[in-house]
Amino acid sequence: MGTLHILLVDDHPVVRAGLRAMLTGFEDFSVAAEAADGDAALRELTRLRALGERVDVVLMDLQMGAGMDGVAATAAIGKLDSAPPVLILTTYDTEADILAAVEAGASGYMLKDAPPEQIRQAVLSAAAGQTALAPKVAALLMSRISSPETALTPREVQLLELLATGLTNRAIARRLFISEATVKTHLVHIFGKLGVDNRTSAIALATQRRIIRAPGQ
Amino acid sequence: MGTLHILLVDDHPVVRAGLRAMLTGFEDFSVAAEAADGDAALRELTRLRALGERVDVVLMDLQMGAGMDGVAATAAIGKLDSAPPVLILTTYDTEADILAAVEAGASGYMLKDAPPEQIRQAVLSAAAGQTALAPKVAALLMSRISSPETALTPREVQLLELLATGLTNRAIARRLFISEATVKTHLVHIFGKLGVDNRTSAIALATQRRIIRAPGQ
DNA sequence: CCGCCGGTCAACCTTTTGATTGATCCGCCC
DNA sequence: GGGCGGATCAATCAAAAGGTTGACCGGCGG
Repeated sequence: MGTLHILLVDDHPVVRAGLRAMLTGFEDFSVAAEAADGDAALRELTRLRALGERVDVVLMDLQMGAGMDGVAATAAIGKLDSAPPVLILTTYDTEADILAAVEAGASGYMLKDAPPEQIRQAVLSAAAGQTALAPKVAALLMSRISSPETALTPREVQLLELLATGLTNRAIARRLFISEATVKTHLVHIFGKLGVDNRTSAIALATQRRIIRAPGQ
Repeated sequence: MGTLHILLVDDHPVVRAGLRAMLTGFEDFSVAAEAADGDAALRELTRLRALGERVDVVLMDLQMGAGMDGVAATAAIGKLDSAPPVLILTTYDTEADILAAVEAGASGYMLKDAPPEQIRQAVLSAAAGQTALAPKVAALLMSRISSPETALTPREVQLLELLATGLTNRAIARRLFISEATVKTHLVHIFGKLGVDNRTSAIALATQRRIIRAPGQ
């Protein structure tokens, strides 16, 4: 099927160089362009299209120091006509990260410590329109669907994330454009599912179970 | 002074590839070997020495998925006879990471998002026996020593640790055999020093600054 | 088409947390 | 030996968080 044209999006020059070296080492892989954040990624994508050049897969980091982050960029790319598949390649494997990426329309989720061959396979899968998940990620998703009664909804995970940053109920409400009453309702549900009865315990447990990242990480 | 021989230590193949590509792109830089964790780094170092090959600088990540971490490896390398300088190259710029690295004998601390030229200069400085700090890191250290009045007492740190496990004031009081009133007093002091006004923010900030371990870790 | 679930909101009440003030005790350093 | 800071405790008030009940809406699947 010819050469695969890849767009790299990562804020670390070192990581971009590494990915470029790794990918161009594979046959039929070619790095069409690179971007350091989500905004730049969109610009590159439209620029390449204007030139009539193909982009078969976008390889995207989630954490960006500045500018649009990976989730937002993934969602934005998905809105384009005949959008290329976006394969997430990141360091963290928490539920919150994974759920956000999947909701944004990512077609795969790989971890940076994966062996090169696994990454190569994931890129090929994504280009073929299939889903590619790191084994760890797949396991996590499986455990979620096998015990749905205790699984937190995406909204609840989102609440939990804001909770862990130290926001009050009122602040969370304002951030999400909902009422404080709704925040409390969500928290009661979260506490019930986690088996705790206050916010700090919820944060501790959620961090332990890798539902959310450690505060400030 | 001839070619600089560098030992790369990072658990991510992608990052190692990137660094190798970047470094070998510079004149007089050569990657002598690579290692995925601290144990492997020590093995590589002794192996190269047995072969009579030089290692002028060790480029070390702090976070390792498994095996000996960067701080331990740095300390271990420092114990060798005529040990090469260890330059830390990592993602995080938190107090505790930096202090731990410096205490372990690191001769520099750079961040992965630094431009290649800055990394090159840091490697050269380290090889010349000088200290190289990323601007961000230098700024953080300066701000810390200029404001010692915000330092937490050991007792306060202990409170903070229990706080992060999700205990209520009453539970903390029982755990420490003190009254709830005393717990409240401590918390007021902690909040004041950290510049926050509730326990979840205190946990988030303290975790961020690596004053305490992440909840449940 | 109806039921269920996720998300939203409100009222009400109890408990916990946070802020303030003021006090005692002890060890340490000048 | 007087001062200072850390740790301890108490009383009180205000604010935030937590628990309960009940309600409405929209989408999705049987």
